[in-house]
Amino acid sequence: MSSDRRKPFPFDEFEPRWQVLWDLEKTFRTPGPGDADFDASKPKFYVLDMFPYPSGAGLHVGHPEGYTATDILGRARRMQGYNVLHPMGWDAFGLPAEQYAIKTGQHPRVTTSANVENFRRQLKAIGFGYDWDREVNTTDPAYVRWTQWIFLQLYHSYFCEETQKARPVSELEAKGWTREQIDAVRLAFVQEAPVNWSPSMGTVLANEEVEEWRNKGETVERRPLRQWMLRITKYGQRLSDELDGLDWPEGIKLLQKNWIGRSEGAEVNFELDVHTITVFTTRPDTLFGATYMVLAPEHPLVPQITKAEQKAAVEAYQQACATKSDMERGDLNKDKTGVFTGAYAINPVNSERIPVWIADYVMMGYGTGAIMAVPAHDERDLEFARKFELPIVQVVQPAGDDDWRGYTDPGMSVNSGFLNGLPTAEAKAKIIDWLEEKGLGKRRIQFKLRDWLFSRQRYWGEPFPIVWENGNHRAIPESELPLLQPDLEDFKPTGDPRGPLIKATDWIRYSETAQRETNTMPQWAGSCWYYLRYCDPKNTERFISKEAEAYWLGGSGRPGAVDLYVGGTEHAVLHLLYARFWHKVLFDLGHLSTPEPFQRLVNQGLILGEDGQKMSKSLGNVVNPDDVIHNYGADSLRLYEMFMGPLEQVKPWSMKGVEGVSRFLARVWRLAFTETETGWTVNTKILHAPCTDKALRRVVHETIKKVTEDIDRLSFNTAISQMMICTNAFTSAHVVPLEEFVMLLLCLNPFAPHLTEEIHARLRESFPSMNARQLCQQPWPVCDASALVVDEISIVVQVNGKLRDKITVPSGASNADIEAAALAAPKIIEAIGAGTVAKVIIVPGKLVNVVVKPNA
RNA sequence: GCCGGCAUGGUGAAAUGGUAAACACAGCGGACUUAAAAUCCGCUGCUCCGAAAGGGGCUUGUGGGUUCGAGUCCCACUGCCGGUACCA
Repeated sequence: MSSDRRKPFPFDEFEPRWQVLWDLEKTFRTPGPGDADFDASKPKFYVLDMFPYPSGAGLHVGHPEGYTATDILGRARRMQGYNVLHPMGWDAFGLPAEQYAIKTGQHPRVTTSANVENFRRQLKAIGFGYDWDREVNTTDPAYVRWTQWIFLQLYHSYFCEETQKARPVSELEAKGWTREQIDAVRLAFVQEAPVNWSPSMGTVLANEEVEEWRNKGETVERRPLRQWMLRITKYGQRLSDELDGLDWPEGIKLLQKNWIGRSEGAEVNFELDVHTITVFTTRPDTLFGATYMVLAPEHPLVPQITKAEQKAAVEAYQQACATKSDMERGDLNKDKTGVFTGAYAINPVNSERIPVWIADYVMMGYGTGAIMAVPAHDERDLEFARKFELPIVQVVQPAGDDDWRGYTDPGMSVNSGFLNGLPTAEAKAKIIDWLEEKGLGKRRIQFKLRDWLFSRQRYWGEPFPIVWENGNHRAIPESELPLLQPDLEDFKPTGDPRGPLIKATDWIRYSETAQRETNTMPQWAGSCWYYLRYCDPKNTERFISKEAEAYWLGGSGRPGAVDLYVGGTEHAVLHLLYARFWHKVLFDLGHLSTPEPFQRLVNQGLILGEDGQKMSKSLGNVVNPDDVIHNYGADSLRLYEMFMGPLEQVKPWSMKGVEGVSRFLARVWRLAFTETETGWTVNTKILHAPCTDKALRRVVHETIKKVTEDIDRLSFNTAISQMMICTNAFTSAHVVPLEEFVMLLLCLNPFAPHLTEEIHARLRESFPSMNARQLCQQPWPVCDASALVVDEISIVVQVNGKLRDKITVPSGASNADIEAAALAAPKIIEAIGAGTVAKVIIVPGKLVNVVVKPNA
């Protein structure tokens, strides 16, 4: 807070000046296909940040972490001759804005645009090299238009099982399919389904969102409602398989794979009276051990199969489950509950009568909502069977001497008729063949992934471009897009599950007989495709032009379109899965030329408070970037964020650390200038003459080499330490040769753009022959390998792996010479002592290890 | 429970299987200053021997293994962080 602290260099004066210049001159504007100044011969580099949700709280220090990393890489690539696409925008729809609007009574459009202003101001104050001409805002009508257009692509498509691709439903129309048949296969479809309804917010939530809002104190319950769904489950296989070609952290890939949850198994039919219960199992080989069955309490067959004596108990149990929230169901994990329906089914392999129960440990939403219970080889079934005293029959012999009760790993089939003696994998294959042959079941792949609940009962979101007439839905024509929300005064939730838009009676009325859909899309809709729009943000004819798509997204020849995407882990499944899904649909329909959106993904690590705790208002450990900029400058903020540690690591903030990098920047400044009464004048150490200091020249070129490599690896902390070493070398040198100093400035420019540009511009007043362009517009410096050459090298000598001495040899010395020199060193002779030299290992340029055997 | 990730000085950290602790922070000493701040220079893993100059030993969560050589690779364990949770 010591704002009166004397500034070690005048960042407060020059940083805003450069920011204004970059803004006015559009220094970081990126021409694209169709622009007059576009150079198609340059390679493209698309480096993307996860665009922020512009909350009222403004930027926190977590935002600039990833943003600085991408900015450094983007600036370096630009200097290295790439066309760099590095844009920024706003994920501005969504529940928090609307909740805030309801609380304060202000229209979300007003609060959102104020928040966007503030975020943009903060980002510009950090000096990011974004192309602000490409800024997108998901709430912008010109953007909403194309979000709705993409929704219509989904609406007008189905998933062709044969080709495993999305195809237009018009193909089905041509084949004479009925409206009902087509509506049943659309990728965007309507379903009456039990959903997560929040009475406190008056909206439905996606499964994935429930936890988040519950933690914020909202209530959520299950309730059947008519909803728009997106058929993401059809893409389960591809979403899972095609992760393999991407350069993502393995952990994130695994997280997505587990979320998609592909498992192989079989459907098996169990007959009872006139009904058939179909179950899904991943262990059909244990079918002989199925001693009872369990249906989910909500299973539609329950009322039909329940016997009169059990009716009361079953209905009471169903009632109890329905009112239980998911959370309560989870809390009761340890204790299994359930009731017998009175019905018995026939086990198809051995014709045994087995009881049918209902229990809430079986979920309606997964598989068929019914299971065959094999208590001997499933922990849950075992627990249930023990509690209700149901029979337990061993059908798998464990590999070792483990107890067979509760043994779930592969083993050998026993007590299983024709499967006896087969290992689990073979038994699975054989029983499935047998079931398929007899028509009793079939092979099946099941996903944990559910279809995506896509409608919200909210005001602040994209309306669906859909109207209803005589109970049927249909798309409005593309020419009517964008369809904006009506300007409601009162957008509070009504408690009516159709949402607040029902209050706009004029807006709802589409024609005499047709009404608009009153649901809106979730926040994900806009964020699913924003990275596409950046490529061609002003296009009024298409969501992205063919040319821009081909250049920015298709040019790399790899499956992923964006070269690097940096953001937090919190989006590991939801956003990243949804965006991949939309991308694949648009790819299938021929609108995109890559099957995946993001080739390389990097997750920046969380920044903790100074106390090592997660930053939070209540702990009072939140660091505001505005304060850091005010006290130390934007370059110090940028540099510290990168110097803290590896990008992907969780790490605590330290103001002392900020001071440290600020001191470093001040040292760079003072290399160039000395303070006098009249201000800063050029340091007399700076000389416009060839560098005669070989050691200094070597450090400079080592720095170019290391910084170049480290930027490629996103290892910014080590790049900075090398630049510190270089600066320290300049500080202790008697002469600072201008050319070499500018090389350091070029390396440092992507990290500390204001400081380096200011030094460069001021030096040019004294040395007019210097390159007149801004550093960020000059080519990246090249390491001169000859400058790295040394005359002598120091070699470590070990005896039996222990460091005993160091020798100095000419850099071109042969292994034989090195060995001779090592063995001649007095300390080595002493260490060898009376032993015999068995072997000498030489690592060229580095080390000698003498292996000595003691004499017996 | 299951699945991931991490573990190195007082602190943030560095180290293609090859000198562990680079670069910083903090600390200590010195120069400059009337003084302080700022700046500059030096020291700074632990430990033992020595008055000193020097020298020895130990050290990357724990225990084993592979290797001439392991912070790095393999096995087992412990602790912390993140994800997930009756997914049949």
